[in-house]
Amino acid sequence: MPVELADTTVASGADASKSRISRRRVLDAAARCFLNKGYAATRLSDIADEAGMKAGSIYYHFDSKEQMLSEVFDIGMTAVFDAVRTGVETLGPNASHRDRIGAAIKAHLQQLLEQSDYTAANIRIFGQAPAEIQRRHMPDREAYREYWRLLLEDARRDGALRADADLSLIRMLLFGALNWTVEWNDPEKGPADKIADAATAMLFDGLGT
Amino acid sequence: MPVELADTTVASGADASKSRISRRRVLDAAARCFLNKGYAATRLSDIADEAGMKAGSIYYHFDSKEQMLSEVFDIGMTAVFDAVRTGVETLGPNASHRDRIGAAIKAHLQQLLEQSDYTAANIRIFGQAPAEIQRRHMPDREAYREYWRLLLEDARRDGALRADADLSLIRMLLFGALNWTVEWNDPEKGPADKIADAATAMLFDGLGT
DNA sequence: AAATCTACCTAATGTTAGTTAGAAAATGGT
DNA sequence: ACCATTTTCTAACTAACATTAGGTAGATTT
Repeated sequence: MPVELADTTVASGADASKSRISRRRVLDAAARCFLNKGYAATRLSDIADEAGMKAGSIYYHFDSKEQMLSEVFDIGMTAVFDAVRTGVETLGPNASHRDRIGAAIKAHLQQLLEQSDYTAANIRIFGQAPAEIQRRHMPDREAYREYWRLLLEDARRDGALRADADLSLIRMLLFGALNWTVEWNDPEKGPADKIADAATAMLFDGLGT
Repeated sequence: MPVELADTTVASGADASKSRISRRRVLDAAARCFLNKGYAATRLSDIADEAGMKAGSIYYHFDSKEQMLSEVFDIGMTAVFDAVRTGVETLGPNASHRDRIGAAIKAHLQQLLEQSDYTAANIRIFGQAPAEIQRRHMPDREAYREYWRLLLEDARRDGALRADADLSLIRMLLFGALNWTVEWNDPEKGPADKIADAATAMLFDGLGT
């Protein structure tokens, strides 16, 4: 029996590492497939092909297609959230609000475009996932939004953002600008950092003359 | 036999208008379903239910599910493009660049959020549509992007936008901010105009102090 | 080296959903 | 009212696909 949750094996030398590795390989393949074709359009055989395995064998590692989706969402959200928190905290407590928000934007985009198919899949296909899975992951997403809400609100409180701005509206527009990159960005072409700088500049300075 | 392309019936008094109406009703239902559940996850019986019809009957009006998707995309793109062009041209030739771009943003958002499930479906699920359908609609989308490119480039040429801005990058960020609204906007809550104004202000002025 | 376990495979099974064929309504002109 | 045509329904048919059952080769344990 494979482990259900990560790192709960009790200890036994070299471990059940073969299983662990295969399981991850399948999940990696699932994230890529979900990201590129959507959930419903992804066949278990697609995932199996990309993982170098037969479709039936996936059930040795997972109970269902839905479970895989759920885990992909979890990992993806954890990955961005951690990356963004780390990116901001690395600046230290004296950084300007602009730098803090800029770092958050950069970390979010890097995760989305360069680091994690899990994050990209989460963002791209969440809206078309089965209703029950969406519901189950609402709290995660809410927590992430809340982190950004504080980031922006702190900035406004300290006068780094206009007092009259509708922050929840602005936040959603910003998320849109960032998240939509997954629809058009060619990972080979431009680095995420360049997009991040443009987004930060647009958010703070605008483009008017 | 129902018409294949719109308005190609040769003439016969009151016309095959019953068929025309039903066909449109089915297509409306399809656009709503595609928008809300995605293409692959939408069953013909879902569309039929919402159109007050049985699944098999759809084939009197359409050859396949793919054909319906293709028509939804077509109508949706035509709708936004027309709305945006009209919105801009209505301003007359002496309007400021900021007003022209603002009008384009407003028209795009109104279409997306209030007017057309076809446009919303186009934007939301295009990325997960079968590859061949995507390819078939690339020219349409390219033409629309080109319109916006000129809109922004003209503004920059006349000094209404910063000379150093990477316009194609900015355009994609702006599209993202606008298109992502379809993922979170509650049509009941706020009017599209309010979002449009916020987006225009962000684009030109930014939020920094 | 016998017994057991791990990680996968092959081959059903059962259901779902797109599509089709032919029968019934509905419609509209005469 | 009758007939031709249009429109919709019913009932299969089919293919695809998630899931399950049972088998197997190789590793691990006893």
